[in-house]
Amino acid sequence: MNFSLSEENYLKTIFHLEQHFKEGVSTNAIAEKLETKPSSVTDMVQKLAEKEVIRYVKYKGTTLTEKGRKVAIKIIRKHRLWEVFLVDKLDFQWDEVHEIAEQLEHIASEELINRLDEFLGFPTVDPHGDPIPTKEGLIKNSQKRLLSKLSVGEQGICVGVKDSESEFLKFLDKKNIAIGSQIEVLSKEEFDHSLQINLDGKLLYISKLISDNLYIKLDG
Amino acid sequence: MNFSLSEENYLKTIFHLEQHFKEGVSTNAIAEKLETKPSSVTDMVQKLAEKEVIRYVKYKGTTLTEKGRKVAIKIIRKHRLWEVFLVDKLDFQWDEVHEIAEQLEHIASEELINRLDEFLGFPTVDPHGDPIPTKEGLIKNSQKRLLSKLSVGEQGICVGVKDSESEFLKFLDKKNIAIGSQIEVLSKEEFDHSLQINLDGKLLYISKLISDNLYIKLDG
DNA sequence: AAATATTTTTAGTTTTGTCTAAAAATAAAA
DNA sequence: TTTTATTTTTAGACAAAACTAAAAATATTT
Ligand SMILES: [Mn+2]
Ligand SMILES: [Mn+2]
Ligand SMILES: [Mn+2]
Ligand SMILES: [Mn+2]
Repeated sequence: MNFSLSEENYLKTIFHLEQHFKEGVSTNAIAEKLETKPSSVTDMVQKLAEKEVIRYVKYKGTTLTEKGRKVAIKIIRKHRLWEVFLVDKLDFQWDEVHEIAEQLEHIASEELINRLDEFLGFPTVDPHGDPIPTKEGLIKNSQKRLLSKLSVGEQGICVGVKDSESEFLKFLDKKNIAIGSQIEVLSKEEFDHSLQINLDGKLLYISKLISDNLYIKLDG
Repeated sequence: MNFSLSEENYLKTIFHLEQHFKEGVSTNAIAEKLETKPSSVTDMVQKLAEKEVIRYVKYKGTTLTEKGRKVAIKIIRKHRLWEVFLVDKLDFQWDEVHEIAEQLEHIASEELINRLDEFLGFPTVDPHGDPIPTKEGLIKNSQKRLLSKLSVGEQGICVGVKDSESEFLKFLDKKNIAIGSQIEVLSKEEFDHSLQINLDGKLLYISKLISDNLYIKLDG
């Protein structure tokens, strides 16, 4: 079965949102992620339910079927492999690749993506630390964790931010925190959950607001 | 100005067809190349004329404006660079890449294509011997010529076929003519325009039907 | 529980790109 | 130069994917 660019974007979005919804994914949540109107989402989910890639119950939200899950994972695999290509081979920065990968993920060719995978040396994670699904559709649990979730003594490298607001990124620049920075948790303050960390050999204090927005990929 | 996937395919097709039309490109010719109906072509060329990328005179055919030519050349540049990538980096065969490049040519990012160009070592021709337009939009004259147009004594390597019908390709296999074969014209028969050639060191006779369908890239 | 607010769906349009059928223009043949 | 054939355009329809406005269902307050 074939899917349009639009259908693929819906399936991928529903897959991502399912991780944050206990029951079905809400119509409004999909609309917001795709920057479209809820009424458009209703139309589309009805069509996708017809195609049996999602289960849709009026007013109750949607969930992917096994078939839909497989389609979504294939798109995510393509997205992340292309991101690796852009960063590793074409020297793009981690924050420049998303928009382009958003287009490349829709190129249809099994052969292409498997050869790309091989060309890249079968990478297991993308430039943001997210796991790359295998050809068979298996996804390893993400290696990256929020800095705020690390225990004292754990260390790793900074691989991304949760919400990449411009203000926040400027703050990171000022503090010399960048993608690739080595970070070790030295101690935690119980009262306000602030952290004392070792950043590339230098001592630094970090508030909870910050540690809640920084992703760390653990060493090893 | 932005162009849809469909508009881009029309512009590229008109560019290619202009090389074979003295006046404007006919509606039917476009329809045949794009495997669509003439009425659909009329609709589209009227829209493209509005956008001032083509000149269109009712019943007289269409020609690209300078603006349209630039857009077409950019798409062709992308198409051919991606073909080089597929063959040189991902080890595809020359005859397997067209369909995939047909999709990749529509990925929108100047930065991407210029970095890809650099990554590939600024190639000047694609796997079929066709010239790759520069970033500035310049196209070198194609190095490849039909075998039938070569003079006695000229030599080069086989880089492609004009019409890749399965029957013809099978014939080439039987005669050991392949992409990469070294070919030298030894003599021409005036009567039926058949050729005596040196194919990778072996003597071979070739009819006009064959020499009219084989592209040779001259040495040097 | 009733009133109010929010979410979701329906109904009716719009745009893009395609199609079929029929009419009009142009080209070729008689 | 008529007649016939071919090419091209118009008119009207359709499917995909979006939208607005309004109705219906669900959730939250009072
Ligand atoms: Mn996308
Ligand atoms: Mn990513
Ligand atoms: Mn194309
Ligand atoms: Mn080519």
